[in-house]
Amino acid sequence: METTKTVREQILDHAISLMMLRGYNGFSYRDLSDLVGVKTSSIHYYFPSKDDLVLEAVHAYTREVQDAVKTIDAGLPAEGKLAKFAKMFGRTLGDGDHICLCGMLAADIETLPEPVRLAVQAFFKANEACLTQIFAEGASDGTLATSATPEQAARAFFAALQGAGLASRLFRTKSRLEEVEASFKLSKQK
Amino acid sequence: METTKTVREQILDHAISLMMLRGYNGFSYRDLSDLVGVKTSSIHYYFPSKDDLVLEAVHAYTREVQDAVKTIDAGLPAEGKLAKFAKMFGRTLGDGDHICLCGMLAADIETLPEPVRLAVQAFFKANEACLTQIFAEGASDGTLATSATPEQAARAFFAALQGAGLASRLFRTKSRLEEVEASFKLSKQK
DNA sequence: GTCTATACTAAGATAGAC
DNA sequence: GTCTATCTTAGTATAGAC
Repeated sequence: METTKTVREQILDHAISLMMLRGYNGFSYRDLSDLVGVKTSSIHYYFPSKDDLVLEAVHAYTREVQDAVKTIDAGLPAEGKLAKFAKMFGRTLGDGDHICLCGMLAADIETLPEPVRLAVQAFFKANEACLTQIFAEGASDGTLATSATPEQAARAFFAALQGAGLASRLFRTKSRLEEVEASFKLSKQK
Repeated sequence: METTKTVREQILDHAISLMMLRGYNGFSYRDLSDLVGVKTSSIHYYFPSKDDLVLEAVHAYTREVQDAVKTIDAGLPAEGKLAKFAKMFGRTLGDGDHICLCGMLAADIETLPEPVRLAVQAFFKANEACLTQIFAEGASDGTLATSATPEQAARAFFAALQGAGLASRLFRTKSRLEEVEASFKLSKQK
């Protein structure tokens, strides 16, 4: 029962993976050509320009991540939801040499056109909105820190996850995401 | 009394600035040529390869940042030191369209040679070591959160600063660094 | 929809004159 | 130390045959 992917989907998947690894300016149509097995001119057929390709990549990635976030059990305590969110964020990164696509593109943003900036902003906003709710709950049930507003805490936490992704890969370790989680909880971890 | 900079210094300064803006793969010797006013072949005279250039840039940048960090008043309470550190981190970023050189290179790390990775790791370690001491003090004087160990908190905080730098620029705002600071303090901000 | 062929531009780098 | 000139490769992109 294998659902064979179209060439278009393969291109998009590999483009996302390559950008998570090397960034927008660190991969080429030739790389995609080698991976997918079609000529670069064929890739231009699906995605006329590289800008078109990134934009679609961000949309697809955002959808994917948001679908995963939605599966977080609403019955969990805030602390548990936060842990789940952090774990899922780590899992989308694969073997350890990839970072979040939108974190990467945020680094490359000054070389990208405005529509891409807006799409990456939308990704951040969606995740921060989800986290804001978790921190608001955490303030009520007393499991999460309250020194900042839920909005501030959510943005700081998401920034910390992005930064921890960078550092994890830099040091070739996996532990940095968990440290972030521990730092935003009120009770000491065992 | 103006100390005229050598061509070599100008190249290095502009290289650092360009990388903080567009990343390693987003600038060229031609860009530097235009900015400094010498031909690209002259730049190769000082820095034979682009790898040589980045490596020296990281060293110079690390020295610069560490010198600034050392000026933090030892008499300050931990909370105050943390605020100073965050403020200084923000100030090295300039107008708002630059991010930390080593945060940027951490994003580009998979396209860079091992010596650069080690140098960027050293930058992270030095800053995290400084922050570890601040968080240890903060645990004693009761101004900073203690849900994680000082080492964990330091790494999480530094990651949050890096992530906040990315987000600040993405959204063209400046407030995100302060939110990070607020989230790591125990007492509510006024 | 995929190919060959081909622009065109840019990139990193080197040789050798001045 | 800086230049001109050149090399080589790679990059995005397009035209047109199949």
